[in-house]
Amino acid sequence: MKTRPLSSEALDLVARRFAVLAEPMRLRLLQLLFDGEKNVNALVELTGGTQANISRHLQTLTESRLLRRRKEGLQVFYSIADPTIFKLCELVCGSLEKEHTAMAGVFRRE
Amino acid sequence: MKTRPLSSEALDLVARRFAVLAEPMRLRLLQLLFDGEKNVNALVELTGGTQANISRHLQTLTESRLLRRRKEGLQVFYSIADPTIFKLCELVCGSLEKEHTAMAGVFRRE
DNA sequence: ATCTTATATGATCATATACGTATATCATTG
DNA sequence: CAATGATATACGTATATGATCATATAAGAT
Repeated sequence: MKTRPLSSEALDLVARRFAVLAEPMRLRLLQLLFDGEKNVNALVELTGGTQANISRHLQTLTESRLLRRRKEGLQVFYSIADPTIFKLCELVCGSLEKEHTAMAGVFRRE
Repeated sequence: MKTRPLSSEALDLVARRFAVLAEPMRLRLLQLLFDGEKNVNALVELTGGTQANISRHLQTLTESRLLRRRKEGLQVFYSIADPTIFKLCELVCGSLEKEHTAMAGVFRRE
């Protein structure tokens, strides 16, 4: 895998994408949307967050094109727009899990 | 892919991992280490950053177990410890690239 | 037009963190 | 035991961003 170095602008974009994913509440929202679209109110209730806060996070996720927005009457429905987040989260979770078991083994005596 | 919801603590860990990756300079360092281990001074020169700043970023990356630290005399060599970053960066870059070309196409007339 | 409901936004405050300067630690050499 | 060289850390400052409260917008109902 011989990749030429990314430009400074490209690195900024990649960093920005990671930053969007670096909030537990946003990860929670993404996870809740894994099994299909939901409206804001549903997400507010499922997360227990305030309406204002959830709305802002949804905005952040939509601006970065991870979510899609669909307006229907009074309600707004959000859904996953970028399927790579599935793999992304899977990768990170797998890596962390591995680390965790490895850490646990450090002090184990046999 | 039926995944049960992650616990709040797990979400914090995942968010933390993403946060570590959310800095352009750290991404730059990771990228420079893609083709093998380097010592701090080399990384300082290659990035043009200050020694203090690079050292701190390397610490952050090592604490999160993305890098491995090897001390040899006066020098300290860092190298990639978690191979999932390759795929992680690949995924994000691919997704962003796709978006970019899609965005470019929005205003294209044929 | 007024009222209600669902969602978005402005203002503010608190917290986190990146950066630079200066200094400390640690290993090597004389 | 200095003195030197490579790396790490303490501290201050500037900036970014998350949470909350209050309010605004927008769409539908009366």
